[in-house]
Amino acid sequence: MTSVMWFRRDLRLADNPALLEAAADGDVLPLFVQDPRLWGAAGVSRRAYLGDALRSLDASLRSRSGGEGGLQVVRGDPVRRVALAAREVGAARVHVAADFGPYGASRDRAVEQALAEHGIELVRTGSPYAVSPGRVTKADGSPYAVFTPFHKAWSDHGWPAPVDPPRAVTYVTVGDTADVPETTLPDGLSLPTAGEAAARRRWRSFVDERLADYGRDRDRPGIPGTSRMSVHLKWGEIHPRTLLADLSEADGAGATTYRAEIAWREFYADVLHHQPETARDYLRPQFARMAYDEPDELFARWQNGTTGFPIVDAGMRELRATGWMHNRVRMIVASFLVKDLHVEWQHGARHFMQWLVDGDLASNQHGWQWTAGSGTDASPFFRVFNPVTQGKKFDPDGGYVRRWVPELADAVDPHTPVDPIVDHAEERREALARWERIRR
DNA sequence: TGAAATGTTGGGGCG
DNA sequence: ACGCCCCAACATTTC
Repeated sequence: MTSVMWFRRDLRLADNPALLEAAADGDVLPLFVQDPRLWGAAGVSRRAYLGDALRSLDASLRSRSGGEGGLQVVRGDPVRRVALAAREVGAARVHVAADFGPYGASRDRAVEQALAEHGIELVRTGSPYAVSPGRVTKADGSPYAVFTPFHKAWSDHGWPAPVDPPRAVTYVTVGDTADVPETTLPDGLSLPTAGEAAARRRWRSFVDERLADYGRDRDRPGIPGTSRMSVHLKWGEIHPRTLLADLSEADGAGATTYRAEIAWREFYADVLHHQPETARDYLRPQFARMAYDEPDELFARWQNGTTGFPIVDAGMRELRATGWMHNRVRMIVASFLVKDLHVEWQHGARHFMQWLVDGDLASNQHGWQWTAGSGTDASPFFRVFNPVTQGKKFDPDGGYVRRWVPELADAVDPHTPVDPIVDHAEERREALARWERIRR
């Protein structure tokens, strides 16, 4: 019996329980549906990265099938396309890793229904998380709203060990397999290497070379102190379980800090699962009553990295050039948009999702809500980052700013603003005044 | 996973 | 020697 493995954001063969389930049924049709609803919202970087990741998966599958049986890529509404593919190979089961995002979850319910009309079952095995959203709850069954107790309960809950890739599977395709779409990158844009093997190599070198100092270096955008796993986690080229298994063999503060970062990712997925509307709406509704400014030319200056605040401009330019931005700098530019320009977080979140190759809805939206003060367990609104102080503190030699803002390459003090679009001290007072009006 | 304002302390200059 | 002031350094409070 042939079954379908429908890949979505789990583009790997190793440590993939859903794929093992599919392989247990017999031959496997590996399927990817290019969904216009998701594809259309993605910026050029995300589309290009996803294309690379799919080609890499296709190559892995082919190398295990003597050059045949690569990834079957189809375009269109998954509700129609998945059922069509399953019927073509006479599958009784379609295997997936569960999707807990607002769109993905409802899409899967619709696909499940469409499949059921043909007597085909949608089988969900595993998820992109060590502990699936909804599984960690307080004693009374309600979800956690504060990170620290969630973190503890999540650790206590535990997770299974990684599983091996399936052996001796025959991968099949049917009909015409569309090519994975090629996306031409504009000049000056360079993306990380995609694929399962690249993800594992990168992780290995992080553990060997950087993990011990992670606690110290993770906040320094000028040095390669972070793991850069976000994009691989986003597309499932590596599973957090794999990372956690390696971390449990490492000790020291670096491993503990890194594990907590994985827990933040799972916490935000849990929060979004329980409150899907928070992908758009303020989690604390009183923040919707605060006075904001409409995005205008200052917003455009933020987007293209010409605010005159060096660390802000460096971050925004890094984002456009690489599809990624250092986490410390994400917080700084987010604080600047919300508290210096008084623009609602949703505008910033949308810009991030368009450009980030690692753009994950739960982490992105709730990271923004954290900065905006409106999220669960969020930063208090009165914590206003001073972009100059932050720059000096976390990029003390100016290396990061010099790299991404070349006109400052030879500046004596590269963190001194040049033609700043706002007066930070003034806008800080303004932000606090607006917040004062919605308090309590 | 802040920053600025305000408060406190203690060393040292100086009459 | 003493009191006074200044102010850096640190601590606490406030937003």
